[in-house]
Amino acid sequence: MEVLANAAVAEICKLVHDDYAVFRLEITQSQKENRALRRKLLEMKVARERAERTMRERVLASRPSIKILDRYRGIARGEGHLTGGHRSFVKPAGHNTLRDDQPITVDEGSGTSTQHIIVIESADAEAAGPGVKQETSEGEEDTLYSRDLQTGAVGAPLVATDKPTTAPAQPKTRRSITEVSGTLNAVLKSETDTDTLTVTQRLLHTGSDQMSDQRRMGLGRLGCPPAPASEYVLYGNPSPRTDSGDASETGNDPSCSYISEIDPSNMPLGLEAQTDLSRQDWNQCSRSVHSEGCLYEAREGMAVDEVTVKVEGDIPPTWNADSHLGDGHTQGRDFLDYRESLETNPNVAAHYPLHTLKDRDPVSTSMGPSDSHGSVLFDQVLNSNDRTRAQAQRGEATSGNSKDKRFPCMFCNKGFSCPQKVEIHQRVHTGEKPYSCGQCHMRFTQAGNLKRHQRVHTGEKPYSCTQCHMCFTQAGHLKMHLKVHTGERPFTCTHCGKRFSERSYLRIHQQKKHSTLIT
DNA sequence: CTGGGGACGGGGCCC
DNA sequence: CGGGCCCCGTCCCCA
Repeated sequence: MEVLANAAVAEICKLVHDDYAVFRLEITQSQKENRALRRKLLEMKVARERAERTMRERVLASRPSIKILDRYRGIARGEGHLTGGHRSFVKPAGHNTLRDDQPITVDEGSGTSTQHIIVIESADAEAAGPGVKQETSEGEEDTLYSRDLQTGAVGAPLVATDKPTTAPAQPKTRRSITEVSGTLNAVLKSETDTDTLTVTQRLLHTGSDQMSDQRRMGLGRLGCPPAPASEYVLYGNPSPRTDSGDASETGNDPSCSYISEIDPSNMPLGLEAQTDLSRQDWNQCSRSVHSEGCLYEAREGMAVDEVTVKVEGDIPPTWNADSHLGDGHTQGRDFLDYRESLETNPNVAAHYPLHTLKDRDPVSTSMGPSDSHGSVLFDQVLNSNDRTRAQAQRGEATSGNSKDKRFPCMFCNKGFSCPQKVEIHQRVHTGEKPYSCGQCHMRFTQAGNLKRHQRVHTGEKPYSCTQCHMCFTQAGHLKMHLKVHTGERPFTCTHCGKRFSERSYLRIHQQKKHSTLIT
C-alpha cells in the first residue's frame, strides 16, 4: 500500500514537474516576446524623440523654460523647450543590455544637463497654470492620436501605438514598461469579466471630462474611446500567451500561483478578450471605458490606487453581481444587470433580437460623439439606471403587461406604448445620445432636451414670473419659483411636520434630520 | 432657491 | 384606425 502510494506520489510529482517545465518554457518565451516588444517600443520612442527634438531645435529659440511631462500620454508639454542637455530618459535603440527591472535611462543629449524638468504627473497642462502653454498643439496631438487610433486596432504592433515623446521622464518610461509587463493581469481579466467590471465600475464614477473632443472623436470600433497608446501597447498582442507576468518587474514569480492582488497602476488596459457574443460589446465597452478611466483619471491625479481587485482562484465566468459587488456598488450592479437582462430577459429574444443592441454602437450612432463620453457617459448610464430602478421601486415602472404598454424595454422590462418610446427609454441603458448641441457638444437622448438645453446658449427664457419679473428657461422652474410667492409647501415631513415646497427638499431634510428616506 | 439636465407621458400630425 | 414620428409639458434629481 505504501509502495503504491509512494509510486502515485512520485508519478504526480513527475507530472507536476513536467507541466511546470512546460509552463516555465512558455513563460520564458512570452517574456522574451515582451522584452522584444519593449525594446521596439523604446527604440521607437528614441527615434521619434530625436527627430522631434531636432526639428524643435531648428525652429524654436533656445531659452530655458518649464517642461511638463504628461506621463500618461508621453506628450511633453511646455512653453519652451530644452535646449539640449540631459533631457531624454529613454534607453537608446542600440542599447541591448536592457533589463526588465532596470530603470531605463538614456542620455542621448549633449551631456550639458543644465535644465530643470518639472514633472507634473497629475495634471494636464492647463492645471499647471496660465504660464505654461502646451508645446504640442492640439492639432498635432490629435493627429498623433488619430494615428494611434488607426494603429491601435487589435493586433497592432506594439511600436505602432507609441506616441512621440519629446522628453519622456523616467517615471513615464518605467510606468509604461510596468504596464507592458502587466500581461498577467490581462489574462486574469480576460478570464474573469468580474475583475474588469469591478474596476470599471470604480473608475466610472470618478470620471473626468477633460478630454479634448477631438480625442473623444476617436472612438474604437465599439464606439468606446480607445486606450491611449501607452495603455494598450499589448492590445491584441499577437503572442498567443500573454500570461507571462514579468517576474522581475512584478515581483511575482510567474511560476507561482496566479493568485495576486493586482496593482492598480498595473491594471490591464484595453485588453481584448473574446467572450460570448451576448456580452462582448458591453464587455469591450466597459473595458475601453475602464482604460480611458484609468488614463484620464490618472492624468487628473486621481488615485487609481482606489482600485484593488483581488483575483483568487477560479472565478465563475458568469457574472454574479451579488457575489462580486458588495454594498456601495449598486450602480455597478445595475450596469451589470443590463447585461444580465440581455441574457436572461425573455423580452430580449421575444421582442428584440439581441443583435439589435449588439449591433448598435451606443456612442457611435450618436451624432458626432464629442463630449465627455467615455467614463462620463457610462457614469450617466449607471446613474440613470439607479434612477430607473428608483422609479420602479416607486411603482412608476410598469410591468409591461398593460395592454397600452405592450412594448417592453429589453433591459428592464418596463412597458411603453409605442416602439419609439421604448427606443428613447432604452437610451437610458445604452447611453446613446443622438442629439448633439452645436455650441457646446453636449449630447442628449431626446430632442426636446436638446432644444431646452439650447436656451442656455440663446439666453431665451420664455417663462416669466408675473410676480417678480424673473424669467426661466424651463416651465418647471417657473412653477417651482411661483411657490416662493404663494408659499405653497405641499411636502410635509412625517417626523417633524416641517413643510417643504419640493419633494427633494423634504428628502434632504429627512436624510439630514431624521436619517430616513421618504418612500 | 436657481439652473441644468434626465426621463416619461400625452397629444397632434401624417401616412 | 393604427402606427410612426415629433413636439411639448411635466416631474424629478442634482449641483
